[in-house]
Amino acid sequence: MGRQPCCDKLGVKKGPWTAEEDKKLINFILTNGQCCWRAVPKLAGLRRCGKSCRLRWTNYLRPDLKRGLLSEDEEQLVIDLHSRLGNRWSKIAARLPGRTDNEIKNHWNTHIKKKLVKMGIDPVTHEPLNNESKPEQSSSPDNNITENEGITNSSSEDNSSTTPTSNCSTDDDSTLLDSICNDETLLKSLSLWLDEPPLADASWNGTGATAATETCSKETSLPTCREDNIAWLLDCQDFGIHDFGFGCLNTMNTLAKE
DNA sequence: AACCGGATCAACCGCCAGTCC
DNA sequence: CGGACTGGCGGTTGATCCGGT
Repeated sequence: MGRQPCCDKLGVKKGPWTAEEDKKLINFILTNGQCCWRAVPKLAGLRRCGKSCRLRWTNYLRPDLKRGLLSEDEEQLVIDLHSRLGNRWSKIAARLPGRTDNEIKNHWNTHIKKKLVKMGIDPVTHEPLNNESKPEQSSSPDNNITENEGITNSSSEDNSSTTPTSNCSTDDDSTLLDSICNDETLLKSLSLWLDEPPLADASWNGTGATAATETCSKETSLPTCREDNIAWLLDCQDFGIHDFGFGCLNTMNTLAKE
C-alpha cells in the first residue's frame, strides 16, 4: 500500500525559492497565519509542497530569525546543550531564540565540530580525543537532562537585539524585501496590525515558534493564528526589526500612523 | 585571469510520532 | 483499534561561494 507522498509530485517545483515565491508565502502567512501547511501552497498560489513551504518559512522567512553567524555565547551554549542532548537540533534550537535547528545543525557540522576536534575534544562524546575508552558512556544524550532543566539562554538573548553579523542581507534578500515593501496589499494588512493594539501573546519568543505552530495546529481557526502573527510582529520590534531586514515595517508603521 | 578544491548553507528526503476518523 | 494523514525532525545532498595556487 505505502503512504501517499506528502504532496502531489506532479507540477511541484523544487530547488531554490524565488523572491516572488517568498513574497507569496510571506503574504499568505501574514494574512492567514500558519495553518495546515498542506493547504498553504494551493491557497497561496505556490507550486510547492506544503513541507517545502513550512521549511522555507521556519528556516528562512520567519521574521524573528536572527541570521548571521552564531556568537561566541551562542556557540558555547550549543556545545553545552549538545553534550547533554546530542543531535536533537530542534531541542537545542528551542533554547536559542531566533535560531533554527537547520542553522544550528549546519553550524555544528561546519564550524563547531572542527573547533572541538582542534581543541582535542571528541564532538560526539565531548570527551578528550585521546580518552576514548568509553565512547558510549557520556555520549548518551538522554542520560542527564530533562526538558525543563535549568539551562539559561540569557547569553544569547542578551545580545539578540544588537549585532547579528553583517552578512545577514543578501542581494536576493534586498530584492525580496523591496518587492515586499512595494506590495500594497501586504503593506496594508501589516499596517492594520501595527495600528491595532497587539495582544500580549509571547508565543514567538524563545520556543515560541513551536508554541505558535502548536496553537495553530490545535486551533485551526484563523483568528488564533492571526493573534500569533501580531505577537511575532511585536517580537520583531523586541529583537530589533532591522535585524531581520524587515525595516520596511517600521517605515510602513510610520506611514500608517500619518 | 582561470582553475580547483574546500567550505558553507538552503533545501530535500525519509522516517517517526501524534492526531483524527 | 487500525489506517490515513499531517507536522516535525535529523541526516544528507548539491549548488554556490570563496580563498589559494
